[in-house]
Amino acid sequence: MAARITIAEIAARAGVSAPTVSRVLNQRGDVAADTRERVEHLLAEHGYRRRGAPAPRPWTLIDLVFDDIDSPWALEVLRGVEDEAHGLGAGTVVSAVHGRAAERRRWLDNVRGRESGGAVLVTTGLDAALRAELQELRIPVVVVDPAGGADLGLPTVGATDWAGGRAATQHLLDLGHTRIAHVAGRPDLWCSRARLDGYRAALDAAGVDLDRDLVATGAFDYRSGFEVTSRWLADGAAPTAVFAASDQMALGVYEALRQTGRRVPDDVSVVGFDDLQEAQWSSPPLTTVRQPLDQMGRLAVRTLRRITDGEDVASPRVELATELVVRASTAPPRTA
Amino acid sequence: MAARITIAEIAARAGVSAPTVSRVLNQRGDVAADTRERVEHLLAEHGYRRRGAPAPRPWTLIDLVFDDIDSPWALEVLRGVEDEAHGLGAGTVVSAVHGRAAERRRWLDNVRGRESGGAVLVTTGLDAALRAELQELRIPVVVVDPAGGADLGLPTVGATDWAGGRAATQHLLDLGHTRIAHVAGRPDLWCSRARLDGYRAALDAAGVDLDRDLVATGAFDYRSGFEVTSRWLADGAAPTAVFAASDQMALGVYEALRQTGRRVPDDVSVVGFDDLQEAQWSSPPLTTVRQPLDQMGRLAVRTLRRITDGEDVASPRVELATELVVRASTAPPRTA
DNA sequence: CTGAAAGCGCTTACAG
DNA sequence: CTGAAAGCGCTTACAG
Repeated sequence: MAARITIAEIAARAGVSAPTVSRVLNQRGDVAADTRERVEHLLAEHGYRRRGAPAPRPWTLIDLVFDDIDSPWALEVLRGVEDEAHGLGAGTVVSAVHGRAAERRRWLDNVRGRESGGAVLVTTGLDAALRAELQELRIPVVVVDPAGGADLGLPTVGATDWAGGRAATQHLLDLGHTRIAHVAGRPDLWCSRARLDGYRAALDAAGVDLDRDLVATGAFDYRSGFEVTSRWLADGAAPTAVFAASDQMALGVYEALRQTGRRVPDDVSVVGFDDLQEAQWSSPPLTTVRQPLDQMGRLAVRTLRRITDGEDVASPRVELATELVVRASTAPPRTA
Repeated sequence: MAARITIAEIAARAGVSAPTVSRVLNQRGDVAADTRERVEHLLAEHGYRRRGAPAPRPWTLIDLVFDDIDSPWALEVLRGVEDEAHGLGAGTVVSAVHGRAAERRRWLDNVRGRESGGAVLVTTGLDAALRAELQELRIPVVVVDPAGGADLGLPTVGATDWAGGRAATQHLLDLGHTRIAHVAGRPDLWCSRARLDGYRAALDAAGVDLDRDLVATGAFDYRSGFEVTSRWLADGAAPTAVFAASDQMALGVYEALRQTGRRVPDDVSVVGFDDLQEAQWSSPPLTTVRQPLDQMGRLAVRTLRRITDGEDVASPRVELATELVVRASTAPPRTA
């Protein structure tokens, strides 16, 4: 291995004495700003490390960052990330930044105080500022199912949302439904748009006209699924099937139907999206589009590892396949 | 602060020269076994640190260890732990050891390669061997809702399981039920026994005879709730209410009732235990006994912190209060 | 704000 | 397997 660079060598390059470099290293105040900057730059450039300090063991830890840990969604990603990292001998540091700048800063401060082999971001609040700060920390970053929008040039892992939306809708069409409602997800996320477009594409291909009254926007959560469906029922929109863009919204749909005395799937069929564990545990078990969240987490970790190893990460965005999982919440419409 | 102990001082105490101590420190082979042992002991005793190495920042990280991350249960604990630790400036390293010795060893190896401010264990596989290894690492340990059994002398955080079991049963009695079944939890965990005893105590106090056919043992998971209930219904046991020792089992109860055409709560009332988020999202929303899992996680972190700060941890076991949360899955029995 | 000199802590190369 | 001596890397105390 290359001999470690010493303070004396840095001093020579910077045209100062060794004590001056030492002062910069030890954060003493009595150094001219421009001298300090020059020295710090050289220190960073040559990867200076104090003599006693052992070279930091790489990949002792990786970071997994969520906006919030309150969704079962997060659990599935965590399980994949933890297991893959564990297999590589790394621990997984989990953080929730709640989309707040102060929390984000606190996380960054924490990372600075230790080593991190890389960060898997599962956050919709990814902007250029955060990107710059991460770059400064020099740790690899991979994004799981991001808001998209601005292409930040980071490797991302997603799922085939459009194909999933199409498959869910096609399943309902195949059962004989034509009045198929859609509860879309948060409009600021690309994945919502892709699922909606898949829904439309399936209807188009089947020659079924889109009824705009049967498309409403939710926020991916239980409450919005409940509210949107309650409104439809109150307005007499009467869909025979509902495709919700998340399992949690689908469970809200269930409850709205139950409260009005309707049965799933006898009166209305319901399809979700995600295949959280909740989908198996609902009554009836939910037909849904499986998004391999754990696999997405695993792939994100492997990608971090490949970046660390200096391999080329071929594609900036990888989409893992979604898959329709048919359970007991879908059936032919009553009138068929 | 006390001046750092030097190699020279250790050497003097050990009756050897400084170079010998240096050799021990750098893992060189050419040191007599007894000399090495004597020196290593002194090194550890005086907390020797190399000159360059900055004193490790305490509380940069804490550890949270599960058997498995697959339960929503884990998510609630994680949320509390992460938030409390984050507030104290610490990151949370999450590990799943799957009850396997090899995974446990891997985790311990990982901890050895970094600093840890302490470990919160949410594991049923806590034995004397693990206890000894943790002691060697010299990090504080707190256990959340442990299997109990052997008292390992570690601070633990639990919930008032007995009171919770009693409250759930009393609620059903108050509604007029007398044929109240109980799906108990894993018999190897004390919390299961406590909930069962609470159930019995409530029946006793109300003068209702316990029907042994209406008590069955589950494994806390969805499947066992489903199976136990299906068996009851097939056997004609016909309870008018079921108290399940976990929310996940309660959801299994729901499904068994649905598959036999019974409605909750019209035909059978159901009460769970935990108050996972799933309890709010089920149809109908589940009446359950809230166990403040997030608060238990928070308290565990604060306890670690107090141990670190040298404060006395007064009680070896703290139980946080459970609370009955009445939703829509309970109603008076039909015949009442 | 900076450097020459002294000195501390640790390691290395050599000798036995 | 161990130590006396030399020397390296870094910091400290002083001077300007």
